[in-house]
Formats: sequence, structure tokens, C-alpha cells
Amino acid sequence: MVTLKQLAKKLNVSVSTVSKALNNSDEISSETIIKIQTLAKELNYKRNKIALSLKSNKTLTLGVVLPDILNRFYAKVLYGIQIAAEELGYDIITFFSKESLEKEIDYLQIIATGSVDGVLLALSEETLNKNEFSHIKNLTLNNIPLVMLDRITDKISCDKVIIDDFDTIYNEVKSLVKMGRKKIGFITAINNLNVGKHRSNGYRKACVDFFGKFDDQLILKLVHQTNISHIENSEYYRKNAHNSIENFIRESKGLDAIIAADNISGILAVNTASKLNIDIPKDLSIVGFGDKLTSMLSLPQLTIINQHAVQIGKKSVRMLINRINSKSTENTFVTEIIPTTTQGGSSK
Amino acid sequence: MVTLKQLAKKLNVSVSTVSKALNNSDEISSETIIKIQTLAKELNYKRNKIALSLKSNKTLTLGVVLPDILNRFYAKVLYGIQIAAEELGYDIITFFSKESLEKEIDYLQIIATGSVDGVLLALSEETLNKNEFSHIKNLTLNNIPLVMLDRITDKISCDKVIIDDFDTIYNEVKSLVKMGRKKIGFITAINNLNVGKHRSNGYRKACVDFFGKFDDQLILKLVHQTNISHIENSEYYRKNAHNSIENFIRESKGLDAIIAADNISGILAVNTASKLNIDIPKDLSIVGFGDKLTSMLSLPQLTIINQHAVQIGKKSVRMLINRINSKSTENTFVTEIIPTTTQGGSSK
DNA sequence: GTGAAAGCGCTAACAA
DNA sequence: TTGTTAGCGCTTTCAC
Repeated sequence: MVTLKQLAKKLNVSVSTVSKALNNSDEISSETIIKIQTLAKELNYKRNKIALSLKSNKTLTLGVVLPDILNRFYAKVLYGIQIAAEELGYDIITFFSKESLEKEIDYLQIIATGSVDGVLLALSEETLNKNEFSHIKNLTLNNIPLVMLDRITDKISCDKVIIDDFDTIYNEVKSLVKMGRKKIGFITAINNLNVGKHRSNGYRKACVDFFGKFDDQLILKLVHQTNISHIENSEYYRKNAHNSIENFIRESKGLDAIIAADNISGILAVNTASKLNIDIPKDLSIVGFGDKLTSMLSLPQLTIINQHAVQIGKKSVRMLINRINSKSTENTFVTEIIPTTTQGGSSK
Repeated sequence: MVTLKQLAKKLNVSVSTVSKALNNSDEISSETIIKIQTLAKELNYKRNKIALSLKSNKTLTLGVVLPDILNRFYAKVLYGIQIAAEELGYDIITFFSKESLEKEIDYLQIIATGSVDGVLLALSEETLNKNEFSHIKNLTLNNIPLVMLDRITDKISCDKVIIDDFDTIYNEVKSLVKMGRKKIGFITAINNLNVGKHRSNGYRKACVDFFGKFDDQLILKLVHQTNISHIENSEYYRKNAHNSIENFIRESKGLDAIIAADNISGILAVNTASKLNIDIPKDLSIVGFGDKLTSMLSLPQLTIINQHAVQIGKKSVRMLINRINSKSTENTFVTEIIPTTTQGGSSK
């Protein structure tokens, strides 16, 4: 790697002249600027980021800790994060806590060692279950700006980006009722997460509001254990989900709609109902979380509630960088809610 | 952030003493070591990575450029990369080229600015189509170690990690033939990629070897355009895939097996065949690429060829870090082949 | 056993 | 318009 010093030597000027010339300083004559920049290009000179960071005390790098990259939702979030970060001139260093508190602590520890200007964090399942947030307070103590997304907690004061889980499901029930559905079931594999709980609460409240009552039999919980890593890694889920759904549909006489609370169970529900020769959506509407691709994977295609994960990622980055650039730590924190939208599919 | 200087001042010793003490140097009396380390812990002192990097000319960071994080295969690769990197004490900076040559150039440019000790790269579709690799040569010119994975090219000399695409499909055909299958179809949405071509060539060769001939009618290409971004983002694919598969199955009289070359088409094939009331696997075996989760998404569950993406990621990291640590640039490069395995499912 | 000084690559205040 | 110098936080050689 060629350095300022080397350029300076070659041209018999001082290092600072070279530095200024490369920064187009108007202290330097255009003549020398051209001379220096030409040589720099010729030798493929690149500023050394590390040296800049040390000097400026800025790394132009963000730390990202997500629970599980194999969950398509977080893959999309990460994608959004990368896009937005790049637009604003930041790199991202990524970590996946794999739903483990211990890992999350490790990673935030690594990050706090001062190689990052700010942190994006979605809490692990274990962290939420154990209600253990002191490792995060460490960050804020060290004055490292933090934005939490999707998996958040009230216990930490910072900017946040989430979706309106409760309202999303409430409104989905409402919409199904408007379409004339009379008996709506709810399938969830994530009721151990706070987002999952908000979703089932939205369902419960809507049932009470629209049907005057709530029937516990109409909720199918596919995963009962707490602290099971994400459903995609759950042997239990893989082995039992299809059967459980099949029994659920069979036993719920008159069921004419299903809402699935996570981004896999909806697909399983459509495929299972198809196998049972149920006419979808005539006799049974099915709605799940996901995106266009998720929708394709079932036949008929699942109607999906899109959480706009990419947008969540982008928004989080923008909030974080704003926070980094605003000197005042005194600002009040805001929680941004990204609206969901229901899309396409032929299953509703 | 507390610095060496501050610690030194508080204890009335020199900066170098503090530095040595924190590194447990035997130049320093155990008394002072304890004194200094105690204070350091108390004040939550952390070495400044940036300063260390500047000094040592090592960043302990790897640059990762993948084509598309929304492709589950690469999500798993990234996961493997993160795990292995962490184990070896490295951070990763990630970029997604979104199958674009221009982006790939940008990102390698950013990376080459000296903030990374080595690079992991899977080429974008466009890069491969345009046969344009000069931006990669730049890396090697700058002596930045490089490992290419999955999407590689002969044009660049470096360490590589791939799967045996040709043999995988060849052997799969062989296995189906052994099971008594007489007419095996091949569905691909990635024939514009070199990995896709290797797979279809494996299929062709096997047909010739086991059936004495090869019938072009038995290959269904779901995406014909070149330079279409990944299939998940292809409107064309989303709209036409199911219908195309349905027609393909209908028109191929006597078809008793299907191999799908990508990690989505297999699911669509099962779901489509199910809808046509074909008895799977009795009358039709179906095999696709993917993993346990992929398998779940169809009913009956798709039999999958697992590429062991996580292992690919881990292996790449280990090769890269070995290369970083071995001073000699003269070493010959190796290409590691990760074997695939066919697993589970009830569709074969 | 401890400290002074140089230097990693860069910027910026100040001097010339 | 250009150069000198100090310093970002750390390690390391060499004196003391």
C-alpha cells in the first residue's frame, strides 16, 4: 500500500502538502494539486482508513447484531441495513447471536471495543426470556449510539424500529370478518417471543370485539417450549407441525379462516389444507407472514402480511446515523412503527 | 473511552509501563502489574482496536462479498463465515452485490482501501456473464488474500471452495435409475449460471450413460433471460413457474422422476404435482436442492440435496486465514470441494 | 523494573 | 503556497 510519505518523497514535497492536495485544499496551487493527484492515481494510492479513524475518532462502521440470519425476515433486514449504510458511507460489521444471550453479550463486548460508531440490535430470544439487559446498558454507558429493531424491550431507552404486531393481526381479523368469515383460527410457532405475544393478543382482542367471545381452542401453538431456538432449527417443529395443523383443521369444525403468526406456518397450513382437499379460499382463507417468495411456496399461493423488513433495516440505519451525527445525547428517543401491508396470494 | 495515557496519569507511571503491564510483560514487577490491571478493570479499559491496527498493519477483519443474502444458500454461507471468523478472532464486514457487476466493483474497491486482511467472494451473475474480472485482479495485485466460493472463475488464481455440481447431479440420476426410474426430468431456473450449467451437464451426461440418449424435451428451463437477478426477485419466475411446471409434467408422458437444479423449483414441483393428484413418490420422485427447512415447505416433503452451505462458509474462512498467516505468496492455490449429501424427505 | 522516544498514516494548526 | 510540528492510541526498542 502506497502512503502519503512515499508520494511526498517522490515529488520532493512535504507530507502535508500531499495531504492537502489530495483533499483539494485551496491552500495548494492547482499546479501542484494536479501533479500530486496524477501521481496518486498512477500509483493507485488509497487513503488508509485506519489512520483516518484513529485521527478522527470515527470508524464509519456500524455494528449489527441479529438473532438469526437463517430467518428470512432478518436476512431482509440485514439487506436493508447494508443498502442504507452504504448509501451513507458506512460499512457494517455483522454478528448473529443465534438466539443466545451469551453470544449477544460476547458480540456487544467485541463491538464496544471502539471499532464501531453505532450499533443496530435485535434481541435474542433468550435475552428477552431472561429479562437480562445489563450488557446493553454498557453500550449506552459508553455513549455508543444504539437503535433496537423488531425485538425490543422497554427496559432500554434508545431509538427503536418495530412493526405494529397487535394492530396488524387485529386488522387482519377485522378484514376477514368483513369478508364474511365466521370462525377464524390462529396458528403460532412464536408465542414465546414478545412479538408473537402481541400478535396473539391482537387476535384475542379482535375475537372479543367482533365475535363477542374468544375461544382458546382456536389457537394452535406449534411450539410450546420456551427458549427453543428459532423454529427453523426446531426438530420438534419440523416433525410435528404438519400433523398438528392437520389435526387442528380437522377438529375445528366450521373453521373458515386461518391466520398464521410466523413466516413458515402459513405455508404449512396451505399445503396441509390442500392435501385435505379443502377448497382454498372458498371454504378456508389462509393468511400468513412473509413476502412474495414465501407466497410462491404454497399452492394456492399464501396471502401474506408483509412486514417490509428491508424498510425496517433501512430506517434503523438512518435513525442510527442521525443519532451519531447529532451531538446532543439529551434528545428524547423515538420509536418508529413501520406499517405492514397484506398482499396478493389466492388463499384469502 | 479510557486510554493508556489516562491510566498512566492516574497511577503516576509512564504509558509504556501501563502498556507492558496490560500485556503481562515480565519486564514489569507483578506488584505494578496488579495495580495497573486492577485500575484498568475498574475503569473498564479496552484496548483501542484502531490504534492496534495502525500499529500492526492488521485489522483482524475480513471482507465478505456475496451475490444475494435473500438467497437462503448464501444466508447459510454467511452464517458459517461469521461463526468461523469469530472462532479465529476475526470480524466480518459484509456486502451484497445483488448480482450486479457494478456493485461488486464498488465493494471490492471499498474493501481494497486497506481496512481488511482478506476477502471472501462469490461472484455476481453479471460478473460471470460479462467475463469481467479485472476488478478482482486488483485485489491480488494489492496482495490482499482472496478466497472465492461457489461462484468462481478459472480466470483468477486463488484458493477456492465449491461443491461438485456435475457429480452431484450425475450421481443423483444414477441413484434414481437404480431405484428403477425410467424417465427423469430436469428443472432449472439457474442455467445462466456456471453452477447451473455444471448441473445440467451432469444430468445430460448421466442420461447418455444410463439411458443411451439424451432428450432435450426433458429439460425445463424456467428462466431464459440471462442477467436476470436471482430468481426470487424475478417477476417472470414468480408468475410463470407453477404453470410451466404443470405443463411440463402434463406433457412429459411417463415421467417418473424430477430433479430440480435450484433451491426453489423443487418445492414448486412437489406442490404442483400434488395439486395434479400425482402420487408422490410412487408415481413421481422429486429431488431438489436445499436443506431441512426447504424440505418442510412442500407436502410430501421434498427430498433434498444439501450443499452444506454453512460448511462452505467455515471452510472458506479457514483457508483465507491460513493464507493470511502464511507469509509466502508463492504457495500454490488449492480448490476445495465440499461433498453434497442427499437427505430425507418422502418425495423420492 | 521503569521511562523516553519513535513511529504506524493521516490531518490541521501554525510558521515560514 | 508550502513546510514543520504535534498528536490520534498503541507497541517496542533502547536508555536509565
